[in-house]
Amino acid sequence: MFRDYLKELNEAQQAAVVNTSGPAMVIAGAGSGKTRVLTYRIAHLLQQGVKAHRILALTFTNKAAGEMKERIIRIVGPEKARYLWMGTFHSIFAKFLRYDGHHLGYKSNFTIYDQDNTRSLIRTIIKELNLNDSVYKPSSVAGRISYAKNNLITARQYSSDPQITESDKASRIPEMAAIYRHYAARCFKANAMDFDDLLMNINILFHDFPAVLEEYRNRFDYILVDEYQDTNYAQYIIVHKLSENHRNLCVVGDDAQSIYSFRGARIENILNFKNDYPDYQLFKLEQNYRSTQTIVNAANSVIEKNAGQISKTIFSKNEKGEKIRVIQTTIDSEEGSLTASDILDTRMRERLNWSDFAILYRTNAQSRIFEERLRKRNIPYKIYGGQSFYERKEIRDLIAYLRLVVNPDDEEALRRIINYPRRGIGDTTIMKLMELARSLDMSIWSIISSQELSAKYLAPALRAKVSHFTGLMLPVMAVAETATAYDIAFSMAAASGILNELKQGQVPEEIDRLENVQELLNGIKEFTESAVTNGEPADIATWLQSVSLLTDQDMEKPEDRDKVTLMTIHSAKGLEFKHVYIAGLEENLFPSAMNLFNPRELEEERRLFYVALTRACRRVTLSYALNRYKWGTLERSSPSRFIGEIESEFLCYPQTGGKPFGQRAFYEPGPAGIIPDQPLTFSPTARMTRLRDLKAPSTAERVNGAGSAGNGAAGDTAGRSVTGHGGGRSKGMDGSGGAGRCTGKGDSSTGTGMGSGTGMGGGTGLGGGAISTGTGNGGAGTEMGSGTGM
DNA sequence: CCTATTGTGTTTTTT
DNA sequence: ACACAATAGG
Ligand SMILES: Nc1ncnc2c1ncn2[C@@H]1O[C@H](COP(=O)(O)OP(=O)(O)OP(=O)(O)O)[C@@H](O)[C@H]1O
Repeated sequence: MFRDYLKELNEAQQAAVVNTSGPAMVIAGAGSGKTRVLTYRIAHLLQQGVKAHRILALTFTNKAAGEMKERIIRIVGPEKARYLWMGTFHSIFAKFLRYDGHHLGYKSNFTIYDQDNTRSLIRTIIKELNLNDSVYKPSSVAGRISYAKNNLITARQYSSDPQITESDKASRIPEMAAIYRHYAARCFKANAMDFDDLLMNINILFHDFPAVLEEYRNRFDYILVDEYQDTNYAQYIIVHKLSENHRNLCVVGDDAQSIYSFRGARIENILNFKNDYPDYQLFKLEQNYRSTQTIVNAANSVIEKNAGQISKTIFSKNEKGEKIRVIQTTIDSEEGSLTASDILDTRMRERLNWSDFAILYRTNAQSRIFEERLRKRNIPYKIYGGQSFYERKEIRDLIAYLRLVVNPDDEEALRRIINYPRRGIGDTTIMKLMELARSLDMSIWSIISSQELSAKYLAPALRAKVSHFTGLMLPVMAVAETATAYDIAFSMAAASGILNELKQGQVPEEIDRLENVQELLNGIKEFTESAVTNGEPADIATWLQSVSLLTDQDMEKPEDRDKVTLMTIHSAKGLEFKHVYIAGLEENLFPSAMNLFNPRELEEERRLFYVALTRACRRVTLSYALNRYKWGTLERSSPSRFIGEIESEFLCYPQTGGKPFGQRAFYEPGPAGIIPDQPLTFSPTARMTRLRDLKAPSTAERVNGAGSAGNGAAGDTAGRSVTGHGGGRSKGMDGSGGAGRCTGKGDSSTGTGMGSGTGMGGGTGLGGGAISTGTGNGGAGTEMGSGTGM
């Protein structure tokens, strides 16, 4: 039973794990085991006899929390770990607010508005205030409100702060404060909180109700925060208030990986720690166990370009490994094809799992091409981000019904489904109802569900339609608290007419929708059953709560385990993969055009690149396309400056035989700048260029093989992806080995490589040729590539 | 009130 | 390219 878990840590890590009392900060580069330290520290606390429910650990995703908990269980066993408080800030504090939100006037059944709800509410408010929505763009208004909330500025404070109102005036958005006030009031009346409210309201609660704060303070003896560099001001205050008595606060982070400033994250939270806790212990971890030396050193050479870093050493004792490959393609679809075939080849050659591969990109929009190309080759993949299951129309519709059942004042939900399926209650009517509700200071539901009020205010025809609607809702609402989630969901799906409506569907996509709804119902059924067996609450409100705070990664299905991962770099934070492809390394895409002109934002893009590079254990492949479809039109692009920021000794250019692409290789603005996507699509037989044929020169001198702690066990990473739940996240922290073995088969040898060169270098720059010939056979591109380079 | 059409913005990143 | 919102016409 007893496991000497301390042996699985290096000295610096051990120190950070065993010195559990007082304020502590672990600040260290990527892959140095920060998350591992946090995990073991919690295990250690439990082993020392601290009760699980006295420990609060805040992570970035719920999935990360789940994995951490599993690893803790493997060390200390399930009993001791059972009642740990672990989760995201949002999910933990939403739970607190269910209990104590009433102090602020919220009912415990409050709804959590997601981004869509928020945006649509803001849109209606803008309309109601007769403002021009091209001046007050809903998305930027939402951004501004969110920013305010993250900095604990309430609507009232916002309105009365001269500095803010002046600056809004100067930016020609003087009504911003009014929108914020209306928005806040409407959310409150709807008994709803948006994501940012969850944090801000906790702060208000703690500020205005000292007794409540005291209660929560006394509830935990140890507080731990992962990914501290990406916490915002609101989160910072919460954490500090909660730990004020015992001061057992441990935060873990890396300033070089702070990539969420757009949602309020503040690196200052790290920098200020020493001022807040002058007596704090600082732990630095310097050995990277994840990646090859090449990758670690390359990443270091990039991040050095940022000014004002906390200085850190980070080295790897793993093998030197392959160089980072730079791949140039003519067009985005070719980038997809090359990546797909390279994954295929590499997987065979190194006998890996699909889950050992990840394709990372800057924007979700880039995923499409990869999807297409991977599908064409029958490579299983999973996509995170973008539209998730819960964001599909039919799913949102049913969920809106359920939300209304739980919280009849949820105006956004009501508005969505009062006329779906069609009940003859059109937009104008809904508008009128909203106005009426506003003038009576009541929710729409409370009007239409009251005999008296609807008799008084509604025309008879409308009354009939509306009472049909209330008639189907009321019976379900009546049992909302007693019936199980599944019973509610199923009867709602039936009573609402959604099932019937979808059953009418003939087109394949309509049939898909029905299947999706059924899948949702199945999901709710599973939730219900497992809750019942575990003696946990199985009601619909609980289900809704958990579902509204899910992140993409939280809802991975078991069958997704062994698949190639496609995700944005942002969502890849904290994960690791043996092979990482970073795509779309083009100016204006990565770094994003929006962040080019501001040095601070450019530095954040660079950090993002650093995060991307350091996700890889064995090998990184960078790629870019000289032409890319953007909003339907083909646009030229040039390679990202970030490629050049990697120390050149770590790069290789397999397509040219080793030399960087010369200027000439880039696309010259030829006459007919259009190259049809056709060739790649229609000539699968054409010999595609394969990166395989272009292998990197071997740098694998096999430096003292297995990294130090080798611990044998290597298995971890590999093993996990097969059995573990982790899906994409093959981060291995459990057993020993861990990534230790990112060794790549030394023999990269074969290097057939490179060869052939012609490709780029030589020719008239591929661009030209391929493109102008275009039509005929876009083959040109391919063809030319074929034997030779490119 | 519903449907078909036009028009618009969307793509930076997410709890 | 595409989805979705605003508009017009039935
Ligand atoms: N002492 C160790 N011995 C063996 N493997 C280790 C050790 N410490 C960490 N690792 C492994 O190194 C990898 C990175 O660890 P971890 O994810 O904890 O690092 P991190 O600092 O949180 O990384 P990031 O900042 O990139 O999220 C994991 O695969 C982990 O299992």
